[in-house]
Amino acid sequence: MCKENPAVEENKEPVSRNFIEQIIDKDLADGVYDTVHTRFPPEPNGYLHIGHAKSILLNYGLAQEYHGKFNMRFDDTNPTKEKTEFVESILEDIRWLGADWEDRLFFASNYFDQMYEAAVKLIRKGKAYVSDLTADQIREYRGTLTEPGKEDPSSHRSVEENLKLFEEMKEGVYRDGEKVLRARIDMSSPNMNMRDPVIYRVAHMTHHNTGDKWCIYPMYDFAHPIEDAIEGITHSICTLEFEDHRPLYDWVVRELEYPHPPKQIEFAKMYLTNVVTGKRYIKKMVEDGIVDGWDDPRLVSIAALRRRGFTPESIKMFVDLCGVSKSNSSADYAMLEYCIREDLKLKRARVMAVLDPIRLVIDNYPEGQIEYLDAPNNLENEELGSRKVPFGRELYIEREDFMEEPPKKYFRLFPGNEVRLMNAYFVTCTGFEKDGDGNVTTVHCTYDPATKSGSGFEGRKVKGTIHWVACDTAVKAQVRLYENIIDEEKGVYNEEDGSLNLNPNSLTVRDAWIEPSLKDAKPYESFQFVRQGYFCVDYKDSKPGAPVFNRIVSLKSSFRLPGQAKGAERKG
RNA sequence: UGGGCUAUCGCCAAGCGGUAAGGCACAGGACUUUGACUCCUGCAUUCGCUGGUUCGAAUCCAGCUAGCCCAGCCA
Repeated sequence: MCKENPAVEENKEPVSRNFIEQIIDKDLADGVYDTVHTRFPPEPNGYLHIGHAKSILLNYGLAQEYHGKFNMRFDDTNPTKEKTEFVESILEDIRWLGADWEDRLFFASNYFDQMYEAAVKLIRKGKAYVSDLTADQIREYRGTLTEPGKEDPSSHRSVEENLKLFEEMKEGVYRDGEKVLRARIDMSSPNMNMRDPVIYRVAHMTHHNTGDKWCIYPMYDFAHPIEDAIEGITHSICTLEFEDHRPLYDWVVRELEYPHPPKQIEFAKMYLTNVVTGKRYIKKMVEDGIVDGWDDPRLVSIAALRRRGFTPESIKMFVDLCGVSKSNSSADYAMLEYCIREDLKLKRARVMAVLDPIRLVIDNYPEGQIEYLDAPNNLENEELGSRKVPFGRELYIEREDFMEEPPKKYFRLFPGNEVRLMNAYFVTCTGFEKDGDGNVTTVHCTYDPATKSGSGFEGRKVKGTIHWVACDTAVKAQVRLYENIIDEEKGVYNEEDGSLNLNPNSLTVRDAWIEPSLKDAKPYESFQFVRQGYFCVDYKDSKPGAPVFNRIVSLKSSFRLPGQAKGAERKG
């Protein structure tokens, strides 16, 4: 079909190819395979996270790139861990990510008959035997990393006896753990996986898919190559920790004599800095009430990223940016932030919201007057159109946009200084009021009608532009500002008790004033709050007419008050 | 002291014997109705270390060192 290197075929710039593409290119060129068929094979025992996204998008991306196929498959060979609820959530996440398995949704458990037959075939070939050893004994007989294992006393049973015993295992004659089927390979192999691995165990348990039909279940190392072979997978991509399993994978495929054996390729898992992906840590945080469930926006499960407002496109951009290799590495969270900013930049309306308000009174603006000003939704993308924003005598502005005694290079409001109110007029600060504690409550100014936005005024320039919301029409909304949940200053782990060093400020809740145009924003809708960041309407806590916003990511900022540490006012 | 794998800029990552791509981050500057964006500029005489082969080595060889994985009837 497609033996040419796609990069050459499509006459693109010679982009560097990752090591998996290089292997595939060679396989195609050598005629080892004439098509590419990949798969994503999760066990339905939990929620997917950003790390899985890399595997999904890698496998799906390869299938697309080589005009091949991508299968979705649940590797459900262990009923003690699997649940149907996870099947649905996993499918939802993969759909959202955009990986399309078309009509190829499979379950390993649907191949149990074939796996049973495969085991029988091994027994007939003298390559598998039923063992009477207990789990503890098997461990003892296996030897250690430095000492070879010992022969299993059951290993020389006749084929007939093994067949009978295995049949009895299937019929439910034995209790859990009483007997197992082992592959006969090499008890003295330096590779532990080859020391007569268990390939079938007894488990009297209801399976989420096959119910009570079976009481014996195949082990991963035996089942996986069979699943791949049955589906015609060419390149079976998995993570690094399975490298030592490859000889066993190849052994199974060889002994079972599949005509077009699949090839296992291992790549390094992706880690992200300052996040938590470990199931037991997340479980504990949920139990301790530190996070609001598995989709808390500070987490990086696919559901959490979706809730926070990340887009599938941004995730795809991120995994592409990270690349594929065999070296264990940890991507900088800043890369993910870059990707979501980049994706949303031209796609979302840029609106005004004041998160930490003080009042601005324009003393020379008529009392009671409301003016509807034109505001373009995105100056860099005219297709997003414009909206009307109400303006009046009293506005809310950010507390940090006014200083009584400004440092050098402070371009915002201070007595005597003129700034632009975005989409409105130039105003000059004339004074301010403080409360009993010395906090500024109100800033006074005058405006110049000639400077109206859109009027073409070019009489003079100002260095600062600030955003605002008119008091009379402003809508109050809860806004949540997130920072990394891990305290990077302290390192990820707490040396003393092995717990995580959590950032106590990972969530800040604010009552903000938003433009009236935002009042009816729908769940998952997202916006740029000018000068603040990108925000997404929370699907869980918003009510019709009362949106709650989650900050997806802040905008970058090079602004710093003297003495202020870099990044002190952004993060996340 | 068994086996497998990995080591190239703060973080990812190309490179495959012909003299260190790119991205993120960062720093400076220009522009600016977001201190954003955009645009310029800078950012590894050096590729874990030590030897060797070669006219020439990040790339080949040898020996070290460091990190990760493996002793589930988990995947």
